[in-house]
Amino acid sequence: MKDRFFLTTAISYPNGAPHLGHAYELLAADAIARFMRLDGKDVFFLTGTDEHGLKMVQTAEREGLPVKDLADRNAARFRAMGQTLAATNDDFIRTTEPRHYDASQAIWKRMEANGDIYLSKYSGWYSVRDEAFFGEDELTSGDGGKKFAPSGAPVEWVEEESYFFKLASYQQKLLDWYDAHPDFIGPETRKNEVVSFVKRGLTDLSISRKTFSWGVPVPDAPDHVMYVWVDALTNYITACGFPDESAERYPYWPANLHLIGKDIIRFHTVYWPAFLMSAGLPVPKRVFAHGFLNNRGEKMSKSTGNVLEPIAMAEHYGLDAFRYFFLREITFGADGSYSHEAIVARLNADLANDLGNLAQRSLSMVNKNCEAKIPAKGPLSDEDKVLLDAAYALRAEARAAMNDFALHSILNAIWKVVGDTNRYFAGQAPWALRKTDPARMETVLWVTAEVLRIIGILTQPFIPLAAPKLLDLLAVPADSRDFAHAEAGFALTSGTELPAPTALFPRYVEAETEGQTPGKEGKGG
RNA sequence: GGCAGUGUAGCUCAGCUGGUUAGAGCGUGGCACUCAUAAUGCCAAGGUCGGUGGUUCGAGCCCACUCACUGCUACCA
Repeated sequence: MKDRFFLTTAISYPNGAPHLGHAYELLAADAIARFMRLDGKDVFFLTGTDEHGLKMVQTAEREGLPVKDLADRNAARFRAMGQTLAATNDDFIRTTEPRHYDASQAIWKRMEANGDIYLSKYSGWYSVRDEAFFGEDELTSGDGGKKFAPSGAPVEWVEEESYFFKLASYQQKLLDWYDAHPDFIGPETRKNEVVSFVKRGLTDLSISRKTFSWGVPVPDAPDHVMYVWVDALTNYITACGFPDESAERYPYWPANLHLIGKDIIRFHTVYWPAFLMSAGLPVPKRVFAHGFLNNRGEKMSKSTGNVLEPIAMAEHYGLDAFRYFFLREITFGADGSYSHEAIVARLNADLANDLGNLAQRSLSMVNKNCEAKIPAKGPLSDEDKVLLDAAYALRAEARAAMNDFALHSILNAIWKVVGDTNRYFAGQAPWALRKTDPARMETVLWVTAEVLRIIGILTQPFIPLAAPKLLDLLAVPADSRDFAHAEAGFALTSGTELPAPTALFPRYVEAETEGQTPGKEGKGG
């Protein structure tokens, strides 16, 4: 029986088109999902869209279409982005689906049955024009003590009937949970923030609204809709079939990983576990928050025009390069910055020059000098053994790094070996051995090819187009590409016929025309 | 203001419980090679490890103070 591994992205809010931040989270999750599958896990990878709430209603009005039509249109865009990025999610959930209404109402009833939901009044400064509440610090004061929203609209103090969740009573339970599960929140810096936040004390949470109706109705109180987070967070168990405990995917819960942006850490590490505890459901194993991306050190925003269209970028640089860059260049969990120059540098240096050219230079020698077959493996020298050992050690290094979701460290370690292999190849100089010691040449080429096999296997989660292509060039059978095969026992067999080598990654050559590259000119989103 | 974190070569970052001349990649300069995608290899230049003062036989790594930047500081996702 395989170990199960259930991971999720946050569900995206589709009141606009997907942007690079959405893409980044999805492809990081995808790399983890692929990694786990290759490492023998039974993976369930979930993503989707969070379609309720006031902002969807407002955007729909602005665009003059029914809100469900807006949701349908934009959810389709998010789905399409996933396909362009080669995301291997097993399900795509939308919070407007009937199954999700069932699950949301079921968890609500359980929290209510547990005595954690009560009716009271939510009060605050409300702007009729904006249809939204504002905090005291967001307001500006005008003549005669009148207060105004950031939009300039006047606000009034209103009290609204609302259901509340007894979050305050979960303070100690949450602190105990964090204490007993030190890996629950990552990275470490986020954990510190959450713990200190909870320690300061929690107050009960308003979890329903009557001011709009675009949401999941509260059971037995249809004039209330669930406020966005109760509904949104529940998507993770909806996808497991909740409340049907006999559902096929029910055993995947609790999730092994919620991958989210750092901005929504509180909802996932405070509210969500409290809801689940209240409903008598298991709490997820880990929540990991990634950082934000900056374009040349500037925050991405529509107003500065540097919001990039991820599909256009993937098509421009190539999917593998796009994925590789963001997973390799940015310390996973921290904020990162990117630029056209940085992407091109990575693409050319790491992919085309280091790995692509290594495959090309070695396999073309095999093709010309070894009858296009895996060369004969002779006695191994110390240099051969050192290099092979470094390659075989990568699997364990990758697993260790994955334990902290240090995707960048995995790629760093793999490319260290790519560099070692180029140095080995230059040092052994098989083109010289061809004349002086052909048998030794074959051994050098065999060692190089075997290292490439390991690299091909381990890079599959990150560069899902080129890695299989590399394994094809080495004639590695489709059923021999799991991490289980990344060891000496499955080494290349001399004499196996190989196809003619072809390039893995094209070099990026700067276009003649200026301003046509997505990293240089922002395409407003 | 309070709490937390960061500050190491032009750029992005590693630096184990403090221990001999502080490392890598990219970029730059030179050389070599020719199997290869004008790719690769070798060598070199370049850092008062934010600052000041301590502890220690010895500190990038510990302590105090200080400067700069970042995050969090509840119902906004």
